[in-house]
Amino acid sequence: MAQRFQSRLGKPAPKPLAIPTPRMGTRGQPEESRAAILKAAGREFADHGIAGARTEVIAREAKVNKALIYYYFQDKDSLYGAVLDDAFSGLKTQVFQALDSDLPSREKLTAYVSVYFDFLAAHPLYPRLMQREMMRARDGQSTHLDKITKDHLQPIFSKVSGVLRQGIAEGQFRTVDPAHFVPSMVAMIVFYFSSAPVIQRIVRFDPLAPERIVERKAAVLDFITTALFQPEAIRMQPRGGVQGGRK
Amino acid sequence: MAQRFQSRLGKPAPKPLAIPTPRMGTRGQPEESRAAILKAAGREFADHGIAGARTEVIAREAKVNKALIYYYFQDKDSLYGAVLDDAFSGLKTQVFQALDSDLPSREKLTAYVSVYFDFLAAHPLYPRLMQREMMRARDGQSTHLDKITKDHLQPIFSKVSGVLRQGIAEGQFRTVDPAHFVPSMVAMIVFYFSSAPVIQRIVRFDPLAPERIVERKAAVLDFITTALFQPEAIRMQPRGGVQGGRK
DNA sequence: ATAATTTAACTAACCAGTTAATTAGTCTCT
DNA sequence: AGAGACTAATTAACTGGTTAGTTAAATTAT
Repeated sequence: MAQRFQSRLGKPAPKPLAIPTPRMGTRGQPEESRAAILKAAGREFADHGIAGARTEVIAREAKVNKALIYYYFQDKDSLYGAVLDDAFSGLKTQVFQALDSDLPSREKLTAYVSVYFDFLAAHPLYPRLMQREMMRARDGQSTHLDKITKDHLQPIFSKVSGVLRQGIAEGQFRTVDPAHFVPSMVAMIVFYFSSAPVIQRIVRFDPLAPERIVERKAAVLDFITTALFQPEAIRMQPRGGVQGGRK
Repeated sequence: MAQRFQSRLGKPAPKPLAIPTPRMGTRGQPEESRAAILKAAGREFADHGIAGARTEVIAREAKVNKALIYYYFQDKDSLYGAVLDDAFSGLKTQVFQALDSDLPSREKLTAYVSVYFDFLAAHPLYPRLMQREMMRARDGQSTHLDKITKDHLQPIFSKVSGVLRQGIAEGQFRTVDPAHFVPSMVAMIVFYFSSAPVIQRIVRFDPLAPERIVERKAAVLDFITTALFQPEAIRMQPRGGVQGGRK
């Protein structure tokens, strides 16, 4: 029963770093197989969600035997976890580069949006994957969501909030509540990609065509900066103004 | 095999209109049972998606025998279709009231956003349901998505686009591309609700608490109007300007 | 009696996960 | 340099639990 146990659990996330020694006592390409599984799984999970995904389809797509999935990953759920971690940690890395730069508030904010956008544009699977996971809930389930939030989303949110608060303090930004403004920005960035299927049916073009993506990015940046940046004229009003919106 | 066929297919969406005659030759509450199933199904599908939903759970939740689901609906998939149609047609009805009013451009636009927002706030299940369905794709699958788009989303989009174009022509709105601006508005409205699970973990409060929802609505309206409405000063520039966004 | 509504119990398919065997590299030892 | 020993990588075939969907009988208002 627990015969292969060590060989399965004994795989502490093989480093994708350069491997000079072609590995001892082995056939084929272990790293390649693992990567192929992860990639195919990403596609399948993005398309059908965790419950709808079929391990057999993943295996077929990865050109690998189904059992190999269980050789590299405990089970379907932890494979899903691995895919998610891949996606979100990539996002965090990218976005942090923008947020840790020493640009002034306005530029840092647009850099954040730009990098976030480009990351999703470069990884067409991720938006749907992310949106799927963001909806998971009912009470306090989903270990994955807990982990992702703690490891990636919470840190990103903190930094972006910081940028917003600073920009507001400097009089560069209008007075907005980060708890609402950050989700709004993310919404515009993510929604277009995750909802591409509907958008495609409504407008006549392919929303993911390169030229449309360029358009979209410009539209998002325009939207956000127009809504956030303080018009030059009014700059430097004493803080304390309440956020707009008719009651 | 196709024995119950007529009784199942012979249910052409029983009108929820007043039924004076308590129906002949029957026990219990047919309409109530059907409604209970639909409601429970909505919850289950919103939580777990079509593949993750369990018919047995739906039956239990609706306090009904599982077979009754198949008495009222062909199968799981068409039950899902019924739930979706319910949700989207409700949205369309509400939103059309705003869009068909004879308010001026600015007020019509804010009325649209307001009604859309209120509808989602009043039906906590729908945002996740909608978002789920909007992501469904891979090629041209999903009969549901085709139907929903054609019956509900496309018409809504056309009207909102019209309002935008009119407002732009009048010099009331900045020059924006409806194909991007409409999705952006929808994004901000829907995303907050559909992503409530994550938001809850990131900020400390419950994003669906009534006072937060009021806040959110104000923030969304502020965001959109600030980004869209032409500042009073500049009004009435000859059309032809290209949409903003630094290249 | 008749027909609409409801149910307990069943079935057939599907699918995540397992098993035991197989293949092919590398590492001695001679 | 070649015969085995050893081990990592891979697979075909199976298993058992789950679950969508069925059936035939029961219930009850008219």
